[in-house]
Amino acid sequence: MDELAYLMDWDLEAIVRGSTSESAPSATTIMEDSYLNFSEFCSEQNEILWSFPEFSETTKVFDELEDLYKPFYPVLHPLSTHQNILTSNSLPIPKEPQEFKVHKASEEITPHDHDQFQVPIVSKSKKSKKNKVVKQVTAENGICDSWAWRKYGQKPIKGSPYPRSYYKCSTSKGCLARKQVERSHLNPQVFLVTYTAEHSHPHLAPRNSLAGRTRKNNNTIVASHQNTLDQKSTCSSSSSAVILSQNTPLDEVEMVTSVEQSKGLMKEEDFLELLDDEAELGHGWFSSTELEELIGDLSSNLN
DNA sequence: CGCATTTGACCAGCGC
DNA sequence: GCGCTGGTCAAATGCG
Repeated sequence: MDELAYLMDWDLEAIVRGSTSESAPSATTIMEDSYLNFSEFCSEQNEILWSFPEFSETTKVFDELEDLYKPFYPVLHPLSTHQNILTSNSLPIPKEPQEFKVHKASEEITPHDHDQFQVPIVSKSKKSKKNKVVKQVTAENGICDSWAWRKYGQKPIKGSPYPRSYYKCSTSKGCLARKQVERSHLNPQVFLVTYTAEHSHPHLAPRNSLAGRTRKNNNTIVASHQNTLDQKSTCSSSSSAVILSQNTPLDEVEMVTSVEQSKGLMKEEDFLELLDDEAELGHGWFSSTELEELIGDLSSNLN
């Protein structure tokens, strides 16, 4: 096992997952396409998970969303393995973000779609001819995925105080996949992510390296949305999993600890203990040098 | 210098 | 036809 998964109440997931490209694979990891994948992975690998009481904060959010979107529900949604895993931690469990797949009858269903609800849409609009997959995600939690996206536009949307951002898949030049991200004006903690068209290339699932990735790209979507969609930028309220892979840079690890500490979610002592365990067990999450440096920094902060 | 983001301009679809 | 709106393009800009 190379990865350590923390369920934390912050969106580093988005950062960690935010950039993947051929030349610049990211650190991640395992949350390739959905919570389901994440939970499956953790289940299979007997991964260590932490969850936090703050998850419960999102419950109300999704209750409201659920009410809002009830008319579009084909069936009541079952619990996923994701929730089962969280339940195992005996902590308050929110409902997971709702995902709505809107697709035409002819649309090919990908393996990742099997756990999503699909509503066939026959649109008269030419603009709506493209197949679309709409996801509801909280904050930046699901804005970033394991594809590489490049922002190419942003437009104010009528009726919404928040602009919509447009992204292209940057993994492959010929790829027509598009992604739109907008913040729900009904619930600013919720983002509507619309995927358009299919990727014309295999999905790359980088795991072990951040080498070559620029910091800008690494943070781009999160920063972009915090700056443009939420002018008061918070690292707020959504539940998320934080994945630190073998080569996760120290500054990102430090970001985790500082944020978690500031939110009272994980004390540095706890993280230090975790790293000590890592040093003993030699999971390979970090190099020995990185571990020494990180442990030293945390220790000095504690003193 | 290369790459990503920003942002104004442009284009197409739609309703009146 | 005209205006509104959403979606895309591309030059300018910024960052590492």
